[in-house]
Amino acid sequence: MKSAKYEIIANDIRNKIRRNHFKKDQPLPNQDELTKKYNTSRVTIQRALNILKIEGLIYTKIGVGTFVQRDYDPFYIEGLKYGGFTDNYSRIGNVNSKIISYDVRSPEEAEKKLLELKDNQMVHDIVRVRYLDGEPLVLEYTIMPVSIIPGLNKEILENSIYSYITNELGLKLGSATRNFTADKSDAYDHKYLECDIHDPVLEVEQVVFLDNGKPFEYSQVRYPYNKGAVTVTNII
Amino acid sequence: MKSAKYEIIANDIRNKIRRNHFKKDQPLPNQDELTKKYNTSRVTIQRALNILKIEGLIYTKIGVGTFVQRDYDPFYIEGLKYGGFTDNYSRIGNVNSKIISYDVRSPEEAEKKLLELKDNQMVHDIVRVRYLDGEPLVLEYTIMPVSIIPGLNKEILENSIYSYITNELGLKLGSATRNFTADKSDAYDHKYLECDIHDPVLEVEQVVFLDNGKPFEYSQVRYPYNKGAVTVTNII
DNA sequence: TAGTGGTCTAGACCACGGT
DNA sequence: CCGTGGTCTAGACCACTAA
Repeated sequence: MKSAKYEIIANDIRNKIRRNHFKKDQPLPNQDELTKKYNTSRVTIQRALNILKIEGLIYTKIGVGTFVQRDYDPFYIEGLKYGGFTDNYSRIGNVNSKIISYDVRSPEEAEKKLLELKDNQMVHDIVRVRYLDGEPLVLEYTIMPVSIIPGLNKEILENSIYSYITNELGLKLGSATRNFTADKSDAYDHKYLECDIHDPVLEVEQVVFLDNGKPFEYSQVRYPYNKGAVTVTNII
Repeated sequence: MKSAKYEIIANDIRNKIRRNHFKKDQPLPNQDELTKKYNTSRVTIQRALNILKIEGLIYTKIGVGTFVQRDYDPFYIEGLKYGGFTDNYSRIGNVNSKIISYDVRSPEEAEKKLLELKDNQMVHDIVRVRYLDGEPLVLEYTIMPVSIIPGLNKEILENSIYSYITNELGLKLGSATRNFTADKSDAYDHKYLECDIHDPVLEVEQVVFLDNGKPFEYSQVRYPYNKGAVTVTNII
């Protein structure tokens, strides 16, 4: 899998920031130096820097230079990335999952609309608890069209559906729309997230798209209020 | 205030999608046609389209074309934008604010760190309820350094601090880091958000930066669970 | 005035999808 | 094969900051 030059450069600089080769509020080499160093053109350097800017890792000042916005923090999820639970949390601790239920069924009307399904199209219905270092962190209700994601099995569900999708099926992820709300906890939350009766939960309801614009996941992800939190970076 | 050509083009196409000139899953004109239409170069067109892609408004397929991802929805907040409460909600309904308290004080240690303040620097301490069509929608606790945002007054607080910052002070917004959690409601929530005793609230804790990398706002924004929701689009 | 990042261009070549 | 979007280049000019 060959990456674009601007991606390689962005990854390289991001890693240097992570390893503190470049530190907070210190300047990066200027664009001309980077152009020479990476043996490329200035536009390509700017494209790489723009990714890091969107991720909230650097900022630029016209007439002055390019600076590191924040030191590395493993809990900080850069900018626009969303790679699923495993990808997000595996750098923080040990990640594993328990399947509460798994089924293939017909979608409800609302689900048909959200996932843009035609009649006769079935969906996977997956309920999982996901653990970080042995502690329950999220309860996930996931719906995926069988036509887009075939061949799911127990092993995949206990690990990462996302790595199956990208590595085995060769699909590419696109955008994700995520809606955040607070909710009262229900019986499943009490049981699987081990939370108390009046504890609230954070619910993230999301529709995730492939890069061809097709929605392939509708899920509700519930975090207990005293543990879960989702951080997002926005840029104007 | 002269905008870049790629911004003008992105705005134009975004407005056309909003007005349904381009509809869901219909192709946009191809890049060569857009290049001619806007009398520009292909790279500039691609830059404009990339903005809309990040906003989750379009998707592209190599070898096929560029397509509209979703029809216009006033509740959908495009991609990376964060322009504060007024900007986000004024297109949905009537927006106004009530000041619960306003003070200038010394920052606490945690606040000094988050806002990168030196000794002797004071902060505005603002508590407001913000209404959408007369209904309380959010309770906001906001801290801003007096040195960066001077000259606040009652009228500004009752309207939009953000428009004061961008229009009057001439500052430019940069990235924002937002952390979402669920919380139990407290006495202020009960009083000002008119929520019940065991109702949860959605809390968004955020640090907002200027485009020069300086943080200028630390705020906690609380939404009642049955009304508030924040939608964000991520892209991989 | 010198040095920085921001924008823009014309043109080249590549990767992919459908015919 | 053709038409689509994706990447990349070299070079130009502009806008802004600091000395």
